[in-house]
Amino acid sequence: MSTALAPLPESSTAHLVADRIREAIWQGTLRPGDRLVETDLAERFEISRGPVREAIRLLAPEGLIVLRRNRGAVVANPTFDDVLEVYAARMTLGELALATIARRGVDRATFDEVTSLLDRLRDPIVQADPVSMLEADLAFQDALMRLSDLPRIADMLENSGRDAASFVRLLGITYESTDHDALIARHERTLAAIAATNPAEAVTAWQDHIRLTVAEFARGYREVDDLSVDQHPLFAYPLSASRQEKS
Amino acid sequence: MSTALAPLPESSTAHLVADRIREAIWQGTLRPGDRLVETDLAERFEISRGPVREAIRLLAPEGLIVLRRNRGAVVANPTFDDVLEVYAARMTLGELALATIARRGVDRATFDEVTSLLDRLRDPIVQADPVSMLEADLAFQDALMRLSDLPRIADMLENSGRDAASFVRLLGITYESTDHDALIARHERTLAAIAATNPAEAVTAWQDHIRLTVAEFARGYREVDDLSVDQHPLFAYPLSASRQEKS
DNA sequence: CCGGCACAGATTGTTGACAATCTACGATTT
DNA sequence: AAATCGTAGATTGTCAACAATCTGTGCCGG
Repeated sequence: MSTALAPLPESSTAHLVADRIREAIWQGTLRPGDRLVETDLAERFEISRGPVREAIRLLAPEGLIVLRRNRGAVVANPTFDDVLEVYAARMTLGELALATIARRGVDRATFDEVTSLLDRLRDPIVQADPVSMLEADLAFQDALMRLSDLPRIADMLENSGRDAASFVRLLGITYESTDHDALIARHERTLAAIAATNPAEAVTAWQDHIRLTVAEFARGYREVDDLSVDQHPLFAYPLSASRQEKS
Repeated sequence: MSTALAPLPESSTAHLVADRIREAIWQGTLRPGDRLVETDLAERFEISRGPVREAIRLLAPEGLIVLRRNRGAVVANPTFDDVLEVYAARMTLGELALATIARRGVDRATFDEVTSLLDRLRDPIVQADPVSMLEADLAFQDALMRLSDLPRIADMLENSGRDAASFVRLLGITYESTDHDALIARHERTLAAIAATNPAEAVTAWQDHIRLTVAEFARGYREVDDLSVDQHPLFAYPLSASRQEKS
């Protein structure tokens, strides 16, 4: 299996620490505005400040934490507008990636491999835990976008995905109400479009997915009541759908 | 003036070092494949390894250098495809930003401030030095995109801009042949569209700018002879131009 | 002659101590 | 009483030494 072999793990101490911190934020242990004191974290993880410092610098460009010169880092306090912005970027970049994938086509083995990642989303045990569900969903979408052979854009999408997930958690949006079956169905629609090498459909499916996701969050977010995603400037029709023409 | 007051400089030692390294790459002092040894750099800058290490980690996500676990960092060895990918991302994200700007409109003072940044591009002394020209051009485009009030997307654009500039230099593309007047004219066209709050025109102007830029690079890059940018999948018409409708 | 193994040098990863900076609180001045 | 100043504590920024890892070279057995 190409997944089992060769993808050497990216596990430096700093990365491990960064993952832990991200996890803490997703789980609600760390809340917006909380200070990240290098000394404290170093003590807690029983390592020195160096790797902790590196982990913080690793998290900063993700927008998860804010750091100010000589004053340390605090957990970001995002607004719903930040979520919208991240998803807008995610939508556009995803269109580019998916149009490229669908245009070029994917060999069967690789395609099946990505498809199989959806199984985790169907696992009741995974579905029971919002954080696991989030991770499985992101893992699938990352693998999907990697098919584009556009590594930098895939990286940006991966970052934006983590960003989005973190922001949603930080805003206290209740993700539990999500209809898992509908989510999977949307992903399957995108996959079908790719299998049919139909860029237009792939892009449309993706746009719908993003818009539905954002709309769902808007419903789950108490402080936004009058947001109609379809009319929001960043997501308004007609979108960049025309990119896939001339295939 | 809002530019003179309050924008406290982001000058940590690590950032200064990162700038120096970037500059060295732009000037050709550091070439693709060259190793970045922490000890050497620390000696040269007469500081300890800590800040140097941090600078390298700062440069890595820009794609400027590649770092492998326990094996240090080397200057990236990009291909022309990398340039295309970066510009494709830059084009899409720029469309989003510019459509937003043109849709909302910009107050006169801020607009003039950004416009005035074009003056540096007209300075013969700046035009004489490719690196200065590059920096002035990036400074203008960054300021322009910041008008969108989409800080994350502006950040991505800033990074992609530096990326693009670095890659172009690393590929040894001769930037000297650039028609400075034409470049300025393209920027002025975008500005005019914004002033007229015409999103469609702003997006189109931007697309044309990117495509012309890429085409220019393709001409300056010996090893690519049969590239016609207009037909390249990542830049093919029709593009996401439709985004700005329903203004 | 070829593949595996072990060693030495070089380089990165980590650590704890020291220096510089910031925040908060209270004293001083007007 | 309000504002300014100054000090103490906490925290980040920097450093040099140590530990772990990697690369390459030469030896050995086959």
